[in-house]
Amino acid sequence: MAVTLKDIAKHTGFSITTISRALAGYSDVSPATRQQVREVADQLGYQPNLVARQLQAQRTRTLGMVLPDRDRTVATDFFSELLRGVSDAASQADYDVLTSAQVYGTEDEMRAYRRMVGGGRVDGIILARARRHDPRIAYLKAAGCPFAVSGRGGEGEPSDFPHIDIDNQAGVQQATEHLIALGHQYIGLILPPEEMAYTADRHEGYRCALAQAGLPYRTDYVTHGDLLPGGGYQAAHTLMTAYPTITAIIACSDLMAFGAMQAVQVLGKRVGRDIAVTGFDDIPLAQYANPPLTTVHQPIYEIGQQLTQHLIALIEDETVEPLRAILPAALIVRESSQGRAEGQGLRAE
Amino acid sequence: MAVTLKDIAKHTGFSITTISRALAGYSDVSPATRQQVREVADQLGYQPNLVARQLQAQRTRTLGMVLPDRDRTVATDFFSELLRGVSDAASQADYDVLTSAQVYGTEDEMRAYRRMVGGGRVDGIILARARRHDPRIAYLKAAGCPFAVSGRGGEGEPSDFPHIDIDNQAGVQQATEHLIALGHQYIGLILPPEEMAYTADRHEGYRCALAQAGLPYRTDYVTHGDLLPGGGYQAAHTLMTAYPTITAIIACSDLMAFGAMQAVQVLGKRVGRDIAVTGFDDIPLAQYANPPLTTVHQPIYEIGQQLTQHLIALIEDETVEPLRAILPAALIVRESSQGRAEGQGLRAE
DNA sequence: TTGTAAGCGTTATCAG
DNA sequence: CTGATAACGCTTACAA
Repeated sequence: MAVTLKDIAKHTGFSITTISRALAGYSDVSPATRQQVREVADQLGYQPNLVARQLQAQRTRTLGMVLPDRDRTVATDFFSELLRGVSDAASQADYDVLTSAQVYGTEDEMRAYRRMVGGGRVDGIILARARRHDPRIAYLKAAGCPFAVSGRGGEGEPSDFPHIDIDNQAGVQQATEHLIALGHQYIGLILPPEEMAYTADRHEGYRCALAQAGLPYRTDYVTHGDLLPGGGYQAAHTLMTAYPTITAIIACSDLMAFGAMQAVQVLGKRVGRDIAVTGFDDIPLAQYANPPLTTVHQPIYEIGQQLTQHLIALIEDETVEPLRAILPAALIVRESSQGRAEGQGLRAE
Repeated sequence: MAVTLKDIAKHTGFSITTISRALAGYSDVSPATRQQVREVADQLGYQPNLVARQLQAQRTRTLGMVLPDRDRTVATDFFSELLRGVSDAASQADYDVLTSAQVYGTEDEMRAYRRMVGGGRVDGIILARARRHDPRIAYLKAAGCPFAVSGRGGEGEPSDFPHIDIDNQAGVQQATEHLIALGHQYIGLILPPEEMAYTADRHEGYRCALAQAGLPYRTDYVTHGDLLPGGGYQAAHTLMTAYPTITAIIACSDLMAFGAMQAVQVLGKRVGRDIAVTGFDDIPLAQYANPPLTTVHQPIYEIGQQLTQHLIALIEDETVEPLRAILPAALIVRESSQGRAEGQGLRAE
């Protein structure tokens, strides 16, 4: 069906070998031949068969990325931003990206990786959102497959692999300090699920800020959400009804913050004026929230790009210096945290 | 490096062929042999080389999907929902999904397709968001590559290819009728860019609803946006400052609706009470907007799934009945359109 | 029941 | 400068 080297060979009378070299621009083909071969190739609409090339080169020029699974859809928006970065950087280096859905459960998740890596379909993997004791990382190391991770290992684990993360602790700490500076003393915290690698760091940032301000740390004010709006809604609702003194809520993803803001409204309070809400990620929609969301910025697209560039360098040349980047966190202050409440939960100024 | 059939052959003493057949579960291998081969394969950690299989089978079990390009990031959220649907359905059928960034400009866009299809990397393509006179569709037809499209051809063009779309005209018509029923007479419309295939239909839905209600149609109230929040903001802002009589705005994507709502607020009005706003798509965040967004629902995830299932059927068996699905549109009424204004722009009731 | 041989489309090695 | 030949890892007639 498709035009192959053999077809061009037939049309020109040259051997397949010569065709291959002429097209590759090798110097040891006569200009006349090269010229002719190119013309015929164009005319026939020749397109090299990439699969055959992959087999022969034992390299695929393809990067793998496993999509987060359906139910636990981890921050869709975060993910698609990351994918954009990865995809753009990959295509600039002439690489393709193979995505694979991870179907429910850890067993299947690993199967997706085994298929990609063990099946020789990819030269490297971009791993989104490291978890604690991440089995995927263990596998990739054991398999000797190059990979790069957004996020680092959990507390106490060695992060001895290429990764980019932002300073999670500093991020939440800044958010907390910001709220404290505005006079808030009773601040709820909605953490990501336990198993995420960065959860402990964010928790710590919250604790530090409170301690430094001389405010008490209460476990009751801390809960977990599934990173999605629904989880944020529930967590915030629970928190606020159980502890009416709370005047501020820190949600550890923008999506949860959206849910939290809705909970605030449903409970008859106003975001910003009565209850301050902050998020994490700074997804594109954050600034279009109502009120616009105060949040910790993550350069997601750029992280995807850089991870990819590094990964490709790693694949093509073993000797690159290790990537261990912890980007500074930047709090973007918008209106969801502004406008002081005058309730009993606030400090006098 | 990786374990191949040859390795198992060496370890067991059988020929490569026998190994291959034993592993494939062919009936013409003795149970004992099969048993032994399987054991050794397991023990060695054999994983079939998928690339080699692809080459030999002349099939890749891979579907291609080109991501919308960077600047004109068409409704990120729509896209990632679709990708989820495609990806899940694909992996259930043991297919992979190859994504490719379309770098700037139409030339490069086509290059991405040529690479995937011509290079033999995929067996079929999922096309997101058909455009008018879509060059991609023309190419795929010419190349004889199976494909399935979300959205159909433009007005007057034949939609003689597998596609799923929703009833765009009915969708906007319902939204318009809803607003009219609430008493609105001066309704702004923010359309998608001209080149989108469905733009004309949505425009028509708006016109029909007005006509049926005996309301005048004014071109001035109609404008275009880039489908992103920023575009919605600008369009709404322009519309409202130029025509203060406007009391309702229909945005043709939820993302634009988010922007439009912000414009309303910036102009000192309240969404729902002063100015009604409706969107299109019903992305997951729509219900978490403030106020929750009235919008036309699209089952994006399911569309992705169905397109994929159909495409795979098409690839594996040429004889499937053509897919020409136009799903009914469903308006989801939430608060962004509720709460009647008492301004001069409204009908008495 | 098992093995030999050919082929998928490409590139690399090595003669001529 | 050009052309056989082999190889990448797998499947599948066809023989034995």
